[in-house]
Order: sequence, then C-alpha cells, then structure tokens
Amino acid sequence: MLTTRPRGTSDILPGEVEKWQYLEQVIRRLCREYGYSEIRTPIFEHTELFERGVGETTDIVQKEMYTFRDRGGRSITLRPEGTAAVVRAYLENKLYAGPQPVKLYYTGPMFRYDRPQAGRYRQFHQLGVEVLGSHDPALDAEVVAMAMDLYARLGLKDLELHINSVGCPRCRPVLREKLQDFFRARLDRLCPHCRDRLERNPLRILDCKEERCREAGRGAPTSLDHLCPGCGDHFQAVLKHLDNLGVAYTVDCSLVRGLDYYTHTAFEIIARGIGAQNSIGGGGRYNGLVEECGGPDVPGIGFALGLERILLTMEQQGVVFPRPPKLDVFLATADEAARDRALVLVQKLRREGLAADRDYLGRSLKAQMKYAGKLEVGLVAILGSDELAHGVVSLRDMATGNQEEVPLDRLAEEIKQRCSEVKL
RNA sequence: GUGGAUGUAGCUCAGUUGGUUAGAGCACCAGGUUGUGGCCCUGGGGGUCGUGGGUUCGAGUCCCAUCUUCCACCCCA
Repeated sequence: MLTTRPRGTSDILPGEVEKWQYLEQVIRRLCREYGYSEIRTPIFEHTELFERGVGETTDIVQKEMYTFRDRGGRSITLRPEGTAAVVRAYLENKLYAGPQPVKLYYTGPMFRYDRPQAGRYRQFHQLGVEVLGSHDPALDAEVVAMAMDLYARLGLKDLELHINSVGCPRCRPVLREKLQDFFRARLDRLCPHCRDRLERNPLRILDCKEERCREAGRGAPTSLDHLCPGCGDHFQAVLKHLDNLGVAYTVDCSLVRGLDYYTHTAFEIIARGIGAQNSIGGGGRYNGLVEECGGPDVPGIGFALGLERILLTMEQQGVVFPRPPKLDVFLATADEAARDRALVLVQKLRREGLAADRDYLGRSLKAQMKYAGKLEVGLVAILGSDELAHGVVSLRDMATGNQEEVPLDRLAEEIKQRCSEVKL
C-alpha cells in the first residue's frame, strides 16, 4: 500500500455511514423545527479569522491549528470550529440588514492538531447553531433546550447539563483578579500545572483533579458572587426559563469554556462512559465577538455538538439505529438470454423509483440467490427462459420463501406494494 | 507537545527456549449434477509477519529506530 490515511482521520464505510445519515436526518428536522436555516462556509479560512475570533491565548490557536501557506503566500487554516466563520459570513454578506435575529446551523468537519484518543480526532464533525441579534435570556434557554432535545430525540439518557455565567467584560476581569490574588497567596500548595494556569486561566484551577489543588481552592471567590447586576439578572432569568421548560441542570461555578469569546451563559453537556473526553456538546453567549470581528455591536449565542461523541454515546447506551433495506429487489437470472433482458429490466425498475440491482460477475443462479440473501434483500425477481417465454418473472419473498409468477408489465407495481407492506 | 500499551491473512487470534514451504476460526470465491439463498460438507484465492536497520549460520520470534492504532495528561467536540 502506498500510504494510509492521515493520523486522527477516519474512513466512514458502508455499515457505519448509515448511522451518520440517520443522525444528520434527525439534526436537519430538529433545526427546521427550531427555525434555523443552514449555512455552508468554507472548510478553510484566513488564519487571522481564528486568531482574532477564537482568541490568541487559547489552546486551539496556540497549538491545535492546521495552518499552511497557499501558493499565493496567504496563511490559511483548516477551520478548528464553526462560530468564527459564521460570524464572518454574517458580516461579509450583511445578514444584519435582513430580518433579525438570524438563526443559522451547520454540520461538517472541523480540524484540530491534537493527539487522538477515545472521542478525539484530528478531523471530527460538529453540529453548530448560532443566533445573531438578540439579548433575550429566553433565547439562551431555548438554545440549551434545543441541544437537550436533540439528545432526547436520539434516545440518549443520563446526560449532565452544566451551566454557568462567565460574566461580561465589566465583571469578568474583577473575578479573574480576585482569583489570581486568592491563589497567589496559596501558590506553594498548587500543582505545577495550576501554577501555569494562574496567569492563563485561573478559573481552571478550580477544576483540577489534584487533591491539593482542590484543597487550596476551598473558599475561592466564585463567578456567581462576582457577576455585575446585569449579568446576574440575565443568568437568573436563563435559569428561570430552563425551569419553566423542565430542563434539569447543575449550576457549575468551575465551568469555563476554552474559547475567549464567551460572555454570560456558558454550558456543557457531559456523557458518562465514553472515556476521558466526555463532553458531547457545549456553548454559550458571545456578545463581543461580532464587534471583535469588525462588525456592529450585535450579540450572539450558540452551541457546538460533537457528532463522533454523540455516536459513541449512542453506541455505548445501546441505541438501535434504523436500518433501511439496501435494495427493494434483486434481479437474478438463470441463463444467458435472461441476462441480456436483465439489464433492460433493472433499468426500468429504477425509473419506477425502486432500488434494484443485478449480478455483474456471471454467477450461477444459486450464487446469485446466496448473494441476495447476504445483502438481506426482501425480494428477488428470477428471470429465465421459462419466464421469458411467458412474459413473466418469478418473484420470491426471501423471508418466507414463497414464490409466484408476476407478469412483466405489473412487476414494478407488485414490488412497490410488497415493499410498503413490509414497512407497515 | 508528554506518558503508557500495541502492530502476524479482510476480521478475531495461534505461532512452543530464534531452526525447514507461517497456521486456525470467521469472511470471500467456487463446487456438492438438471434454474433457487439462509444449515451442512469439500475445495480455492489471499500474508514482503507495520516499516527500516542491526545481531545471528538462521528472526514472526532478540536489539535499535521509525510509523500506526489504542489509552491517558494538557485541552476540547
């Protein structure tokens, strides 16, 4: 073999791809029902979009981007997430001039240069949802509820919804400083990791698994105590709306998001049992991002869900995927004369909207039957010189073994009728 | 980027202290007499033993390097 697929990528093969198609189908219906339109942006963007949009200090920008120079010398980056590009497209195409708010969704591959492990890949897929142009806390609640609705529709159970408010540009720096002051006084009690975190991301220290850091974090200032009145009111309103919707949540003061653009509401959904990478979705508000990208002061909120991780959780929880039949009918031939007619007949069936196929390997009738059995085709139409002479086809029900002759001109109708019976 | 484990047919794995043409089950293909699947029987194709070096008379078996995959850390979907 010349080479293999790049590390952390995967080939989604027949057998597996049907699960993706099912997931995508549920997603599209959900988004339509919630009033979202699909947007498709490029897989790659100018690097500065992510540097500015996602944030220079984030791990994504500092060590996880697939960045390269194109032949024109431009710095290009394979998108590591979707929000920045949607905001760019919103501005570039002046969507703020249309009816507000703008509700958009996307699915597709994202790229991050990380070491692969359970639930983490270099090319992975997300469903993302973004709403631009509304501050309404009811929208925050609806966005959270929409994510939970998707999981429910897919049959997922026992998920944990964590929610927090990370404040706004007025109150966040205050908390940050208080936290830094708090931990600076306890620096010697922190693990080496957390000493690094102190400058970069002090909130993370509260999340550390080391016992001594948990000990040191006791009594630390929390985000909720330091929200400014505006942020506090907003957060309380979001929680109230979630209560009204019957969405169960845990307020988690240690929840931070890894991307710089988040303000106010931040949330994350955790699934147990799929390994260390157990976050199957997350999101929040980003009221400063549009302006940061050079646009008007327009608020935004959204989420991103990891499709691989959702599929992983579905499998772990034993969810059964619907398995539509590959073919409606297989056309088997008994001899050379029938073979010539088969080509024409199978085309005719396809034009009738049926999924039909035949043998291409010159196999014996027996081998063709065997093949049809393996494909789990419900019906096999058998054509031989006897049938040709009478203008009929022997139609065999593979589940029961019953077989009867059907006139050629009624074949398509007969198959359609039997297929619809099976579905009922 | 760091740490640990792993790598023999399409898949799951055997392969004894290094010793002749590397095996099994499943899968695939073909047969088991005249035009018929799911069970059974028979036969067949398919492996540069991840890759590259090295030690040795001789390496799938030992040593080194490298890559992949898996798991974890950091972080995230």
